Amino acid sequence: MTKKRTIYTIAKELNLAPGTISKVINGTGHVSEATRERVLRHIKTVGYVPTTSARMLKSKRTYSIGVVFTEESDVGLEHSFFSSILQHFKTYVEKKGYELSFIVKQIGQHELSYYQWCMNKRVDGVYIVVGNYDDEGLTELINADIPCISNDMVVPGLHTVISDNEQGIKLTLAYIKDELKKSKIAYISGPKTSKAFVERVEHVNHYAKDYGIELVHETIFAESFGYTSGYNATSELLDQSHEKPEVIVVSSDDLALGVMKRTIELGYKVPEDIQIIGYDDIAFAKHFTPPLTTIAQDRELLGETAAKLLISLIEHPERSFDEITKLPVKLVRRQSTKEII
Amino acid sequence: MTKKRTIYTIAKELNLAPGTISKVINGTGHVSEATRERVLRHIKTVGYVPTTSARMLKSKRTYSIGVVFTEESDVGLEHSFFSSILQHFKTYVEKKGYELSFIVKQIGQHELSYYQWCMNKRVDGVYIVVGNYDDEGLTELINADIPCISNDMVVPGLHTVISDNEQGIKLTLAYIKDELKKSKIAYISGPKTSKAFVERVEHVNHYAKDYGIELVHETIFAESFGYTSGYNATSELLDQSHEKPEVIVVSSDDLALGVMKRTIELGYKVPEDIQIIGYDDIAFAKHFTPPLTTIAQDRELLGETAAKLLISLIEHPERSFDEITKLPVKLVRRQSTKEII
DNA sequence: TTGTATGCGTTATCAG
DNA sequence: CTGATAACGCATACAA
Repeated sequence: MTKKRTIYTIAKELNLAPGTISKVINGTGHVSEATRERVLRHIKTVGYVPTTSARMLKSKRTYSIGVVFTEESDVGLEHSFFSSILQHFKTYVEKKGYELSFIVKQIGQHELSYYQWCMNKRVDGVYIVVGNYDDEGLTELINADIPCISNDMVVPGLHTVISDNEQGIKLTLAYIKDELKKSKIAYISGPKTSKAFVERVEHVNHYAKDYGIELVHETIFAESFGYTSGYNATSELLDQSHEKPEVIVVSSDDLALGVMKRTIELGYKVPEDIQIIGYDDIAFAKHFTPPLTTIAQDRELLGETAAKLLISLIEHPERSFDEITKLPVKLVRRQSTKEII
Repeated sequence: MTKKRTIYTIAKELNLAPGTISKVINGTGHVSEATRERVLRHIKTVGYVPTTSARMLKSKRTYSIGVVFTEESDVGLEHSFFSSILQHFKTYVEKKGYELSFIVKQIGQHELSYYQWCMNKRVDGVYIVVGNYDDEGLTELINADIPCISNDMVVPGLHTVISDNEQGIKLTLAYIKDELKKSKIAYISGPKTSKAFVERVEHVNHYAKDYGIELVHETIFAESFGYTSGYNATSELLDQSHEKPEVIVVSSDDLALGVMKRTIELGYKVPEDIQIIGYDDIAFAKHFTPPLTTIAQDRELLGETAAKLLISLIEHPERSFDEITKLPVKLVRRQSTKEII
């Protein structure tokens, strides 16, 4: 183990003053190009890195970003959609020299709020991957004076990067009308706790008739996010003596998987009897039997755009940015639907 | 925003010395029960939390754990198996007051090794979720004098918590022989870069004949971890003019999904013509068509056990612990196999 | 352009 | 048992 280096030892080794070392490292003050190079080279060869804690104590940049990833209702790191976005976010910010820490509600034995944690850790910014609207601690954090970005929640004052749900629904409806040549559909949504789900339902209700599409059953809200919820919702939808939909549109692929399973189980052929369209394009969607037609959200773009924007927010606090960034989605045609040519 | 509190302001508010406050917070030194309670109560009511950076500068505990999650070969946060373990690990350590940070190779503009990063951040311990054996930086870290645990890599000097692969393979073989009443199998493995895969192959080769089981084809090593790799491996396996296996045993569910797809595509019925057994019991395994029989690894137990052990390592450096902790696995019977009663 | 002194919030070592 | 006081490693205003 090499001995511990500080700006003092470095200074001594180079016959300079500690302050000078600090200046060249931070690019502040005036240092001659000669000594500047000398210091830089020496630092590189001995592998010196300024101690984070001391630096934090004195200044405010920490090059670290706090991550809020609320775990509940089947949603956690296991949830492939959000994990994936987080992954891309992580990759990008790390390339830019930032570091990720999960925000927790205690440090050692001390309990604290999100906000306290952030102040305490002096994070440069906050990334809300999944958040809960009822979480007061989150609200406090969002309203605080700290750069903050989300890929999920939409609240005033918070910068959010999301997919364009309106476009997604329009694509779906146009596809059903123009390519599938169908008009009788049913919509199965995820729970209302997610703003994205609610938005999609609203767009469906708003635009359906424009596309000459009829909802043969009122929208069913699944009780949760996963397979089982979709499965149960489908039992409800298809057990009715009501008219059978030609196409079932589902607000997430996770749900759609359960929907498809139940539909087939009840004796319908997909896509011959009933066609199914999902949302998200999770990794498994293409491996369903049959492979799922769905609206693809660009997870890489979502994560990366959020990362870029947060870094801009941090590094250029004087600029102003749009609060909502909407990213385009794409229709992915697979075998759970059948186009009529 | 409430004004900034330090032990100094706290001391003033209570008419005490800063040092005294520190003592009661850390439980060091001698403080009368009276003032002790007074300080504690005051701290709680005003919501004071010691500043991490100052504390780090002075002492060594940080209540933070560095996470190594090497991203490559299809494996990243999107990989549900490891994400899931990480999730459970995270939940446990957070309950214990620890915090997770991803270890990165730079801070701001400074590049550093894993080891340097850890020294710099003064993490109490390191958790290697997924690591690469060829990574020299990792080796340096493992050999350094810092508590370190892994759920994946097995190297001398590193504490590892893994599933019992030997038991998993024995369960599989016994199941094939005693319940499926079959004897001709083929084994499809993940790439050799993962020790777990290699171990499983070795156990199969070692124990097959003890169970009267014959490998009708030499083990195929898929080129990677995902669906497509399994798919391709199966093309290779079944396109041969060799004898057809009665059961295909696959070393991961991710692969098994591709295996199943390709098997069915080639005109075989599962499980009537060919039966398939996976490994891991990922969340989607039960939703395959047909649902996949597999060896379930207890991801929660894996993560939690690793967490417990790491905390023990941190808090009781004087004790010694077994380097390898093997956790039991379970056979989950589903419809990709068919027992003969 | 370079060096010096001081403070950031804690902990720890002493005296009192 | 309690109160000063010196580090911890760095940044910065200020002096040289």
